[in-house]
Amino acid sequence: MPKDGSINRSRILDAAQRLVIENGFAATSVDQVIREAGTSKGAFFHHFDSKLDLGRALTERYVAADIGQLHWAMEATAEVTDPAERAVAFVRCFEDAADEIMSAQSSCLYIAVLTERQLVSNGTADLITHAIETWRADIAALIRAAADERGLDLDADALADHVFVTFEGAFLLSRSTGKPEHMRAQLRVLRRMLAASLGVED
Amino acid sequence: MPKDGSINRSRILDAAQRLVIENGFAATSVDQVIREAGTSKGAFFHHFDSKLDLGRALTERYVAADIGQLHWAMEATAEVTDPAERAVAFVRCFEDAADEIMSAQSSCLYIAVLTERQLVSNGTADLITHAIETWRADIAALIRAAADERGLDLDADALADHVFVTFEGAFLLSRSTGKPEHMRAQLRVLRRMLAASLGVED
DNA sequence: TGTTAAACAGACTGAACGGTCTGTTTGTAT
DNA sequence: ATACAAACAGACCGTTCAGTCTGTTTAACA
Repeated sequence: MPKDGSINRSRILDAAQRLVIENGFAATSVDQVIREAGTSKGAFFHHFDSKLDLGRALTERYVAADIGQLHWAMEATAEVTDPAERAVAFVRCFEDAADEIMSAQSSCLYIAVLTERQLVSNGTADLITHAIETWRADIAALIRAAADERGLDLDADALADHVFVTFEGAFLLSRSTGKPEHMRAQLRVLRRMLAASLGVED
Repeated sequence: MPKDGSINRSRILDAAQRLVIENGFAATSVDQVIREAGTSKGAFFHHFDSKLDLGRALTERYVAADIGQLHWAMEATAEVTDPAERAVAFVRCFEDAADEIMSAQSSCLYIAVLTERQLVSNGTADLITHAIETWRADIAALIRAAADERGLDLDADALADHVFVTFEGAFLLSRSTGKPEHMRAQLRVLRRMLAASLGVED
C-alpha cells in the first residue's frame, strides 16, 4: 500500500478554495493551485479527473461544512422553546459569528461556482441547491411553527430562503466595498426585521 | 470622418454582457464576444484597450442603467407622501417588475465582476460601490424620515443596503435552483419585513 | 526483503488565449 | 476628385492553459 494521499488531496482543496474564492474559478489555473499547495501536476490529476472535477469536489466539501454550520446553530438554540424566539436566536448566532466568518473567508465559494456556467450546467450547482434546501427545510419548520402559534400569515419557505439570500448578498456587498463589517450589519438587519415580522420584541 | 463606431461598440457591449453574465468574465473570451457581436478583433481593440477595459466599460454602462432603475422607482412612488409607505411602495415596484427583470437577465453583472479578482483590484468594483452608495443614500433618506416620524430606532443605512443584498442574493438563489420566480418571492419577503419593521400595514 | 499498487513528480503537447500589426474600407470635409 | 483619419478586418505571435505520459517514490504485505 502507498502513502496516504488524502493529506495531499486536502492541501490541494485548501489552496484551490482560497484561490477560487479570491480570483474566481476560471481565473484560477491548475498550475497556480499546485504551486500554492506545494505539489505537482501528477498529484493533481491523480486526485481529480479534471479541473471541473476539482470544482465539484471543492463544492461538495464546502456544502458539507455549510450544512454543519446550520446544524451547529440549530443545536446552539435548541434550548429556546418558543419557535419565533428561536428563529431570531438562530440568526443572532451568525450575527455574533459574523466577524469571525469574514476573517476566515472574504467571500463565499458559492458565488464563484454560480458565476461559472460550466459548473452550473454540469451539476455542481445542484450541490449548492441541496444546501439551500437543507437550510430552507430546517428554518421554515421553525417559522411555520411560529406562524401557527401566533396566527401569522407568511411565506415560510421564502422567509427561510432569505437567510441564504442575506448571507450571499452581504458577501457581495462586503466584497465590493472592501468592508467585511457589512456582514454583521446585514445579519442584524435580518434579525430585527424577522423579529418584527414574527412579533418578537428585542 | 469615418462611420459611426458607437453602434458597433454597443453591439460588442451587448454581446459581452450576455456572455459575461451567463459564463463569467474570465470564462468569456474576446473571440467569443466578437463572434457573437459579428465583428472583428480589429474593431474590438479599437474600442477597448484590453479585455479588462471591456469589463470596466461593461460595468460603467450597467451601473448607469441600475441607477436609472433606482430613479425610476423613486419617481414612480413620488406621489406617496408618507415616507414609510413610500419605502414599501418602492420595494413593491421591483416586486411587480421582478418577472420582467428575470426574463431580461438570468443573473446580474455585478456578481460576475465581483467574482473576478482582477476587476475588483483594478477599480471596476468601485463603480459598483458607487451604485450601491447611490441606492443607499436615496433609500436611507426615506427610511430615516419614516423612523423620525414614527419614533423608530433602526440602522437606516444597513436597512437601505438590504435592498441591494436582497437583489443579489435572490439572483444567486435563482441561478442555483434555476427558478427565476425566487426573485419575486424574495422581494415580497423584503417588502413584508420592511412593512413590519416600519409599522406599515398591508 | 522483494513485490505491488497507489501516490507523486515534472517534462511535454496541442489548443486556446489576449493582444499586435498591417492593410483596407468608410464617410466627410475640402 | 482627393485627402484624411477613424473604423474595421483578419492573419499572426508569444504565452498560458488543461491535460497526458513516462518514470520514480512510498509503504503495507507476502
